[in-house]
Amino acid sequence: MARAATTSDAFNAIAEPQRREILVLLQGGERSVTDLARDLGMTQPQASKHLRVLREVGLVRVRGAGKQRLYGLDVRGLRPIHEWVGGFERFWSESFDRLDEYVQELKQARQEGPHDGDDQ
Amino acid sequence: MARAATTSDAFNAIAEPQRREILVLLQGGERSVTDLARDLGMTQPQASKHLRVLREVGLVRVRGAGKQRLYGLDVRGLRPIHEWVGGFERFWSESFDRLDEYVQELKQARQEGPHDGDDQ
DNA sequence: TTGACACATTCCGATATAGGCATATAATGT
DNA sequence: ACATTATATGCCTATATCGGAATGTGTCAA
Repeated sequence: MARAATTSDAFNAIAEPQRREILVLLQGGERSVTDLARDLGMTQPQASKHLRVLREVGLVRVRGAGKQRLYGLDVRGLRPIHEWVGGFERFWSESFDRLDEYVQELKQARQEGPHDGDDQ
Repeated sequence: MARAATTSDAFNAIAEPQRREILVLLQGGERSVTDLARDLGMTQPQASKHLRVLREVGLVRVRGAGKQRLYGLDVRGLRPIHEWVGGFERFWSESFDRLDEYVQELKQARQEGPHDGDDQ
């Protein structure tokens, strides 16, 4: 088998950096395809394809406005990701604590004076 | 071009559901490869490959223990994801935002003393 | 050394991607 | 009807994936 489709999941959809940039830009409000393509330095077909993926996973919605198509955020699709990552929140503080411990150890080592073989 | 490597990014690494399951399981503490494979219903080589990806992006660390290799979480790699998704928090739910605003208004109103027309 | 166990790595095949480019569709104005 | 603008889609190639099976590497014990 190959990798799961980019359209199978919000996780897969946002794995692509340009699609994340699109979503960030859309935080400022609805945008047309050409606008997005220009501001992100990509071609119009690229933007259209990325937007198609984002739409298929429900991260953006479209609205016809004359000959333009305005894309806007539909952030509900990001909730699964936020919830999944949020399940690890309590471990971050632990690693921060460990970072603190490490810093303390460094300070202490510096006070005790340099040893041989301390680097690498 | 093809899709970005799964090892290029934490975003790409966790796009795979089985790798997310591994990380969730590791919340309970260090685990051996065979343990993970058995509990997640995958073969040992599959587990090894997924763990390699997770290790290359810095989401897990290994520790040799006899003939076993114990894998443990290194959640610092998840921070970029949490921060990115967190940037959308205020868009998730208008009702949540309004609830927050409402709470803020309540606090402020309590300090200033009750007025007419503070709601809506 | 041999055997047993835990784990990593390889080769294979099928599949889906992202980019580039051309072209099709759609809506508007004249 | 036609031209113009905005967007979508199709074709192509190179590449990286995941799964499966086999095999390689490493560690311990007798």
